[in-house]
Amino acid sequence: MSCESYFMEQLQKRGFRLTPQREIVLSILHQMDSPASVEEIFERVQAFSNAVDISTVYRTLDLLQDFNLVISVDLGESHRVFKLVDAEEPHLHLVCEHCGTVTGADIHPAESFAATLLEKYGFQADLTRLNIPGMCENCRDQKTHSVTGSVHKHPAPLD
Amino acid sequence: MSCESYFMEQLQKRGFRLTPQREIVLSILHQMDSPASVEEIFERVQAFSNAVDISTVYRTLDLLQDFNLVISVDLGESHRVFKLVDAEEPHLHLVCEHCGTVTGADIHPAESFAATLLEKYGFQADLTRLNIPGMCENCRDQKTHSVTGSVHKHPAPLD
DNA sequence: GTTATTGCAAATTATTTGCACTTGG
DNA sequence: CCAAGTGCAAATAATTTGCAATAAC
Repeated sequence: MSCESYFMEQLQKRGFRLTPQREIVLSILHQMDSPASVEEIFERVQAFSNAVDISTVYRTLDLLQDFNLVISVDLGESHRVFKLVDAEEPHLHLVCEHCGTVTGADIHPAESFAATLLEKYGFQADLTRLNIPGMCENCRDQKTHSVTGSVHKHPAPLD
Repeated sequence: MSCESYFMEQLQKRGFRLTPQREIVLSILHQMDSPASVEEIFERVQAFSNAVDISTVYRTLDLLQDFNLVISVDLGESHRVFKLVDAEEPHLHLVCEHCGTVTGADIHPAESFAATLLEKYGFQADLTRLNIPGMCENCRDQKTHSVTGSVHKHPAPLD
């Protein structure tokens, strides 16, 4: 993947520097097959060098986002994950609200839907940022029937 | 709307108490025509009584969510908004990434899309929680051509 | 009266920032 | 060499929690 070299090129072009920290973060992101939280990324970064600070990870992720090499996906509950942009094929994210898994999905079926939104509401949807909440196959299998709603921790039992 | 009475009923049924604070929060939510942040809700609550604490607002919103009277919508960037559930007609949220406006949209056009997801990935989408990022009509008019991407604050100019 | 609920203040969590020191170009 | 970048520690911001006082039922 030319992602690394593209990054270096962009860095130099804009007068940024190529530091080992930035290389580590980028290579970690390459290893990841699924989106990862800052926490997860930071852990793996530390396996390379425990001197790297988490603030540097944040800063590098910001930079990578500016370069459109990385996107962040907001899973709610202040759970943000990052992943390398799939330059060839952008896709949606199916976010399982039960197990937290994020699955990539073909963007095409959403396109006619997006067209409808544009037509009816003048709203230009950005499908590459679209996260679809719901329940994945595994979790559905496990709990074929169950309340989708909140599983909260309130004191009083119902009736 | 029977929402108030439903709430009271549910409270009593489960041994919760009907407090003025809870009534205020609920009535504020009724006044809101669009989803509101905790901050906004809190401000309006204080107009009624500045003795009400923000933690009580949080707690009440949690409770209302447990009762499925309120849903929270995550707009990313740790911007959460709350709104009363539209019992009759659930709808999607079109979230303008430019001005932050949230517009309700008909859920039907999304249904065939959801069916595809179920078929292809076994993923059961929860359309009532679906937020669609993009750009609303107004913002599109204003900046007919513009970079959708990040408008960041990095030092070095390109080239 | 008893127990849920509140206000308050302190704790938590995720992220950002100021700054002196370090280092890449 | 010298500005960009880093580590660190402190600052923010949003939300949660422990607890004694209060109020609903």
